[in-house]
Amino acid sequence: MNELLQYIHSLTAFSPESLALLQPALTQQTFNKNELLLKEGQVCRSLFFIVKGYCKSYYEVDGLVKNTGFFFENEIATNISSFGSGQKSEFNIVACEPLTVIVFDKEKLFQAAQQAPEIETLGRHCIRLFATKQEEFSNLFKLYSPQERLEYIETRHPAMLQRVSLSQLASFLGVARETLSRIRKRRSHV
Amino acid sequence: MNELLQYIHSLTAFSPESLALLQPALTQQTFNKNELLLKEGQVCRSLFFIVKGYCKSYYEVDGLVKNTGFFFENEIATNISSFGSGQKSEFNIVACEPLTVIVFDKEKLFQAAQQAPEIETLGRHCIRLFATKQEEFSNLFKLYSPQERLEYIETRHPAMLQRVSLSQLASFLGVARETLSRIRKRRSHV
DNA sequence: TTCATCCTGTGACGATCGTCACAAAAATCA
DNA sequence: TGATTTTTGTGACGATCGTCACAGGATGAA
Repeated sequence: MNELLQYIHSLTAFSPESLALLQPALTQQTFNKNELLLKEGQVCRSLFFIVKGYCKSYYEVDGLVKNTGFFFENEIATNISSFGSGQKSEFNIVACEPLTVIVFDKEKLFQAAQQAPEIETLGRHCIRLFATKQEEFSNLFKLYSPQERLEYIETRHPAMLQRVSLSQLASFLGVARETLSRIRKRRSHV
Repeated sequence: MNELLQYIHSLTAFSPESLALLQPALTQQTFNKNELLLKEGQVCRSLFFIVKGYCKSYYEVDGLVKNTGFFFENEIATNISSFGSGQKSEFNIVACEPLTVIVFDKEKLFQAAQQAPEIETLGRHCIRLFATKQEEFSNLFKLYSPQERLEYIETRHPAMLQRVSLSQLASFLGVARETLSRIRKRRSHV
C-alpha cells in the first residue's frame, strides 16, 4: 500500500480525505505465474497497480503469442481502450511472475472521482503516463531498426532485459527470436 | 466551434456553465501548409483540436524526416508527453494542409478544470482517446508485417490513404517508400 | 503554356530477416 | 541429485527489405 501512496503523491496533490474516498475502490490481489489478469473477450473493469512482480499484455494471432507490453513494479497495467470504452478486450494480460497488485475497480473509482476532484485528476495523470509509455514504444518502430530498438531497450530500460527473456522480448520488438541472437553476435564480432 | 461542441458532448456530459468556464482557454487559429504548430525543443503548452485540414508529427533523425502520427478533423493533436511533463518536445508538429484549429491553452485549461469537474473529466477522456490511438498504431508493428500494416490502414483508415501520400505513409509504417510500391505490385499480380 | 517540384514505379544489388531444424546451455522441478 | 523443460545459439535458404539510381506522371506556380 505504501508503494501506491508514493506513486499517487508523485503524480498529484492528494489529501487524506481523498484517500479515504478512494479506499473502497481498492483491493489487494495476488496472481500465480501464468495466471490471467484479463482475458481476451472480457471487458476490462480494472486498473492493476503493480506492487511486486511483472506482467505482460499479449495477443494470440493464428495461435501465436505476440507480446505488446510489459508492466513492472509501480506501473499500472490495463487495457485502456476496453477500460475506457467498455468494449471487449482484444488481448490478454498475464502474470509473468508471482504477482501482487492493487486493483482499482472502475465503477467504484468513478463514484469516488465524482466526490473528489483530486481523484479525477489522479486518473487523468495515470492515463497520461500510460499514453506516454505507448507513444515511446510506438515510436521505436518508426524511428529505429531492429538493432537500434534492442540498443534502446538496453540503454533506456535495462531492467526489462534482466527480467524478460530474449524470446519474450523479440515478439515485443516485432522481430524473430533468432534475429536478436544474430544482432548480439554481429555486434560482439565488431 | 460547432465541431468542438459535438466532440465534447460525444465524450462526456457538459453543462453551459462548464462551457463558459472553458471558453477563456480556447482560441481559434489557422496555419499555412508547412507551418509548425510545435517545434522540437519547445515545451508543448497546447492541445490542438482540428477543425479543418490535417497535420502530422515527425522526428528529424540524421536530417531525415520520420513521421510518427497523422491527425485529422475532430481529433486532438499534441505532444502528450511534453504537455503533461513540461519537458521539451522531441518532435515537431506541422500543418500538411491549410489548417484551422481550436487551441486549448494548458494553463487556462487547468485553471478552468479546477473550477468545474466536468472539464477535468473532459481532459481525461481526451487523453484516453489519445492513448487508445497510440496503442492501436503501436500494436500494428508488433502484430503485423509491412504488407499487413498497409492492409490495416486500407481497411480501417481508408481516409488516411486518400489524403496522405504513399511517401509520407511509408515513414509512418516504418518502411521505405519503395517497399509500399512493391507491396502494391505484388498484390496486383496475384 | 512552361518550368520546377513532388510523387510513384521499377530495376539492380547487397543486407537483413523469417523460417525450419537441431544442438547446446540454462533454468526449473521432482 | 537427475530429469525435464525452457531458453538461446547457429547454420542454411529463400523471401523481403533498404538503398541507389533513374524515368515518367502529376501537381502547382509563374
